[in-house]
Amino acid sequence: MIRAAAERLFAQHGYAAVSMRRIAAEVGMQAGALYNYTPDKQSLLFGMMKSHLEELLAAWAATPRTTRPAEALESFTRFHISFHLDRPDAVFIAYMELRSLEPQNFTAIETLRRRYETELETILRRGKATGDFTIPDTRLATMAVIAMLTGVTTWYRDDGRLSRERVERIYWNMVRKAMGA
Amino acid sequence: MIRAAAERLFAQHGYAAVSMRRIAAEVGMQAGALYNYTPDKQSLLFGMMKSHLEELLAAWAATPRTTRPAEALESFTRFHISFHLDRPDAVFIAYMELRSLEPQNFTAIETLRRRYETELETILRRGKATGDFTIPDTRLATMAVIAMLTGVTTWYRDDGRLSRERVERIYWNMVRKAMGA
DNA sequence: ATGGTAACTGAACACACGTTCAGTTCAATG
DNA sequence: CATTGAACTGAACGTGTGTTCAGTTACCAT
Repeated sequence: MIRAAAERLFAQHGYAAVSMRRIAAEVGMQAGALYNYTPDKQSLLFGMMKSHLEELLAAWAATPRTTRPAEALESFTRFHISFHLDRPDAVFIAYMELRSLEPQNFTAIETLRRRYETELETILRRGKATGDFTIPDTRLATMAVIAMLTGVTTWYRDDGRLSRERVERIYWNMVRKAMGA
Repeated sequence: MIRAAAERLFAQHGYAAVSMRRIAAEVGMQAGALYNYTPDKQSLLFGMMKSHLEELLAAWAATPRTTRPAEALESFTRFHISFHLDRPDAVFIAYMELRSLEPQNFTAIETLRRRYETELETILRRGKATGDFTIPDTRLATMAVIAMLTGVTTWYRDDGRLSRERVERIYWNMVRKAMGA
């Protein structure tokens, strides 16, 4: 409840621009009452980012594995778009508020984010090894695909011109071609 | 001088998290003296974002036109990467601090940003018309390419593993393939 | 030397910040 | 009905915020 309200506000105005009083007002309390739920403001941010990334990793881990590289990449592409479109606020915060994290919290989040990137990187490396993908630099391809896919959250609207399925399909085609598969 | 300092600080900590006193300290003044150079904090942000986008549009306008769609796209790809890598702070701010802009300032910046996107969209539309590109949805392809290219700024380091030329070449190849050219 | 002016200081303004805490409320338990 | 305890209020804490402005400084043209 509180976390959900904070997430909405952080995504909209940014962590630094949202006061504890504003969050409290959003859930109909006084600011002091929030401290029954969180030790401080920073923990509120860290908690939501950590949960988001852990859910991301768990959801991907629960996605069926496939052997063929192209299938794995399609699976990842569709998973990434779908998961991120369901959580636009959390995604926004996870990518934008890294600099609002205190050093040790930042490190923890970076580790999780890196772990997720490695999932894609592994798929690409295998596909490169089997000759399914034509990519001169695996790490660079990883970053390119993630940036491209995450970008969907900046413009996609549920009531927009294109359905999710159509967006997923078109992006998968672009990713596939870009990786030379 | 002041704008440069503010740009650095905004990029690093975010607009809301940087105080006028902090900016003043960075340039060796008291906070009050800043108001000889800017009417207020918001103008400082708006000014740097506007300048950045105007320079972006001007620089692209000054780039030689080419007739063949694939050449135009290569030109845009390399231009975008090169221009953005030269101004990592300005890029970061232009993409991250949109929400810190007051409504009318936001509108002005969005207009400029949209104008730049249209440059790419035009290239893609022409290439699609001539059959040089195979893209089911032009607008979506535009967003995908911009997201992918801008993503470079999040990981590229001048002293890193890959030279700019190599990064540009690899990205151009991915973009080309993704557009079916 | 003198007057003018642009740059800057340092203090102040009203307000907002994150956080703490003594006290109040109120539903559940005995 | 009395007691407990969690949830919450409302005020306060020290500090920081953007912005203003009467003064001081330092330099430049006369």
